Parts: sequence; C-alpha cells; structure tokens
Amino acid sequence: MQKDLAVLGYEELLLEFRTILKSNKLKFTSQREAILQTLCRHPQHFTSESLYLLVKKNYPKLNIGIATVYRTLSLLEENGLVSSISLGVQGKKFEIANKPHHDHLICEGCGEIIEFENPKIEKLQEEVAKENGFLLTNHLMQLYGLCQKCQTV
Amino acid sequence: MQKDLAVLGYEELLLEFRTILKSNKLKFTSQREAILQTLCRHPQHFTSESLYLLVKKNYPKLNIGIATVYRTLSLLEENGLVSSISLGVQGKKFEIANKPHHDHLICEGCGEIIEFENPKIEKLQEEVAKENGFLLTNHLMQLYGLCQKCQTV
DNA sequence: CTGTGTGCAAACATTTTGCAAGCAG
DNA sequence: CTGCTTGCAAAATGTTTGCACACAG
Repeated sequence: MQKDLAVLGYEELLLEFRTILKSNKLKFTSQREAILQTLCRHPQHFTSESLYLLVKKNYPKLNIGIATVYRTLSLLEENGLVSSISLGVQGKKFEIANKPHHDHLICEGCGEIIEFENPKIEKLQEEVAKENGFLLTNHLMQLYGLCQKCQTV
Repeated sequence: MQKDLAVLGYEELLLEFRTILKSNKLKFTSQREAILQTLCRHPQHFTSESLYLLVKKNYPKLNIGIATVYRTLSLLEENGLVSSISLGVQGKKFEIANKPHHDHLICEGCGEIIEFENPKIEKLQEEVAKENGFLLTNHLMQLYGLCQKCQTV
C-alpha cells in the first residue's frame, strides 16, 4: 500500500510531500515546508515539543504554533513520510521515514537511541504471525538496556 | 534482580505482594487487595481506567478512587507483579505478571491481543545488543496486523 | 498512637479542537 | 475568490499531587 521510500534526500521527500498534498487537495504552506525541512536536516528522534522548539528557533519569522506541528506530524505520519515510536518514559518520538524499516536499541541510562535492522528477526516475526493466523502489517521492536558508556558509570 | 514468577496463582501472588509490602514498611489495605485480585481474576489487558471501573463495580463498598489505581499499579509494576505495554492508539495497558515474559500480536481491526513467546527471536535480540555494546535489560515487541476474523470482513 | 494510605479535587502535561483571520491555488 | 490552514486559547484527555481524614500495624 505504502511506497517504499528507500533512502531519500530532502528534494525527493519534498516532491513526494507536494504530490501527496496535491492529490488530497491540500495546500503547500511555509509551515509545512519548515517542518519537513527540519525533520530532514536533523535525522534525530523528536518529540512534538522538541520539534516545535527547533522549528521556532530556525524559522523565527514563521511564528509557528504547536498545534500546527501536531497537525503536520499527523499528516506526515498518515502518508508514511514520518514514523513514530512510543517510548515508555520519554513519550512519543518522531523521525523522518527516509530509510527502510528499522528498530531501536534504547539506552536507559542516557537515552541514546541506536537504529538497527535484522532480517532474521523480521522473518521469524512473519512466522509467528502466520502461526496465529495473522496478516502482519507492521511491527514495533524496542530493546532496552545500557549502552557501553552507561555500563561503566 | 527480579524473581521469576513462573505461573503463579492468586494465593502465591498475594503472598508475594504482602512480603514486598512488609519489607518496604508499606501497608496491606483492602484497596490494594481488591486491585490485585481483580487483575488476577481477569487475565486481560487493562487500561488504568478500565481496571478502575471494574474494581469499582466488583467492590462497590470500597468506593475506590482512580488515584489509588494509578498508585497501586505503579507500586505493582515497580515490584514486577504487573507489567505494562504501551500501545499506540489504545494507550497504556497493564497485565498481571504471573507468567514468563511474552510478547504481543495485536489486531488492528478488533483490538484483540494474542500473547506469544519465541526463544529464537529473543536470542537474536541478545545478539543485536551485543553487537552494539549494549547490556540488555528488557525489550518490547509488538506485531500489528489483522487477525483471521478481521481479514475476511 | 504513629505514620502510611485514601478519596477528593486541583494541578499538570500533552494533545485536540473551535474560531476568526490569513493566504495558497 | 474559495476554502484550506493557521495561531490562539479553550477544551479534552490522561496522570500526578496536596491535603485532611481514615485506618493498618
């Protein structure tokens, strides 16, 4: 259903976004552009709040509101340009979806997030789903632990 | 660190709870008992709200408050008697931790949750952690899809 | 008795919504 | 021009906290 985005640059994502907007009769605004641009230039994991603050800082003239950030993130997520993970304590985080699916290793000490992919696990997940009669659409895997640094503290 | 609870019945969990309370100089109250009992008798996945409503219904004399449910769930979770998963849309859910670790298959159609365990995946997760220098303490894996019923609708 | 636990309501944090004005197409 | 989009503030949601009274130990 959803186009595979592989590893896209900003230009391609922007084009993708404009296409989606057009086909839904939505408008391309400077706020939406600023949010997409910020997500692309900072391939980190944002909370709604932290993304809001960064956009505000980088585009002071825009006078953006937090509601717009929420609305745009929902829009981007619905269309597969952004994906989110919900961490327990740290709340929900978003990242630009310009690379293939991956999962997360999360340090409980310093909060660092490492991305990884493991095809063997993915295959086993498919098997589990099949055994239970499920048609898999998505999955979420987060490994919690201590990174090398935090183990020695 | 945490005792393995295997598959315990209510009596054993109750004893465990009382021991934990005593060793922390906390008190065994009828509210705490009612919450533990309700969790045991209904091995489903509760939200704070749904657990609150059920306890309220089953123990009308108790006149329990939602704050007590939150406080007790935190207490139980800290001590490993309850575990929680945070679902995207459906919010956070709790279940009694009287069986060994397992993960969840979640139907996006009807919300049904199926539990499973898969040692092969667990082993691969350990490997991923090791490759990244992580010391694993915990993990979360949720597979989303459509159950057999919902595929045909 | 003592100090922990409770219900209640207020406080909080986060996200959503209604609205009038702004602006893209 | 039209109607989608915005910022703002209010509302809604989910969770935590302060307090005076209750009650377990």
